Amino acid sequence: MPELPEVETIRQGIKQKLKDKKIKSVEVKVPKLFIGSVNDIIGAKIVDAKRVAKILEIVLDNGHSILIHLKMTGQLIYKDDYSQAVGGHSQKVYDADPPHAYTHIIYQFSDGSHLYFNDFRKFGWNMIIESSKVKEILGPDKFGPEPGQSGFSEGYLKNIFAKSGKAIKLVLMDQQKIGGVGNIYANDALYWAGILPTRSAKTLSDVEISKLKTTIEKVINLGLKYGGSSENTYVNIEGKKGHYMEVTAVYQKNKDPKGHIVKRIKIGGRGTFYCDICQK
DNA sequence: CTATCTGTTCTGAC
DNA sequence: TGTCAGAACAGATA
Repeated sequence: MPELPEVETIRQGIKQKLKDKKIKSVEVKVPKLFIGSVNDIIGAKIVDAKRVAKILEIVLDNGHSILIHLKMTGQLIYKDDYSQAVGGHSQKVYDADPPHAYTHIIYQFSDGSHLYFNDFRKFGWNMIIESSKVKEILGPDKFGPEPGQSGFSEGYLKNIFAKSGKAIKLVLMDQQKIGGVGNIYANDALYWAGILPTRSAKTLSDVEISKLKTTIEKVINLGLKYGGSSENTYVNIEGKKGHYMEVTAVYQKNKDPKGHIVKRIKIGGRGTFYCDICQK
């Protein structure tokens, strides 16, 4: 489900809700989605929540971390005695209060609260790993700089674009080159920058690269402000929907903000939305 | 009923 | 080594 803003919204929720909680037990209903040993985290306390691109790291006080990738349709829902986790999920399969048929992993804390990992398509995963080894999976050789970070500079973009003859949209979504940008935000950023998603990355002018850098950061920040998107299954840790979809420019729209017809094609097998009047 | 769609990313074939 | 279709999965939609 999520791209950078969605995962970041969840990270903030985890940090706020789960800090200092002690893991009492873990129930793994679908072993395939859980990598590592439950025994490594039982009794450990949660001290921090971090994020690299679209992957969450829950840091424990015993030298281990839980890495979580939600892929297309994963959810993390926190529930305690005082909160009911059902938000207005638009996806019918998630209407029930967890745990339900699509709850695959349940973390129970010593105060009786729970964290539920739901994923009806089972693409996502949880991984227990030594915190010192996290960089082997999430290191800078695996994930490029993220919008908002200092490494995400005009010079850097110029460099990676010049080396790629691929469609600019594919480069934006390449996690090794740029961290955290997925389909929704790539479509919107290109729209606001007035650049066709099919353009070869190396044909972008300096002015276009500068503009694109700005619009990528703009849509990511807008996503953060609106608490993520919620077209299908996205909900934050309390089960509430985000609102970014209310302000997307072209993603899954018929008309752009100016009333032009939005064209729809496929790039790299992904739905691609653009306006051939506004984007050149 | 059939075909095609879905916010991700990994693998295997060439 | 780069690129690309297909895979992993399950449902919604037309």
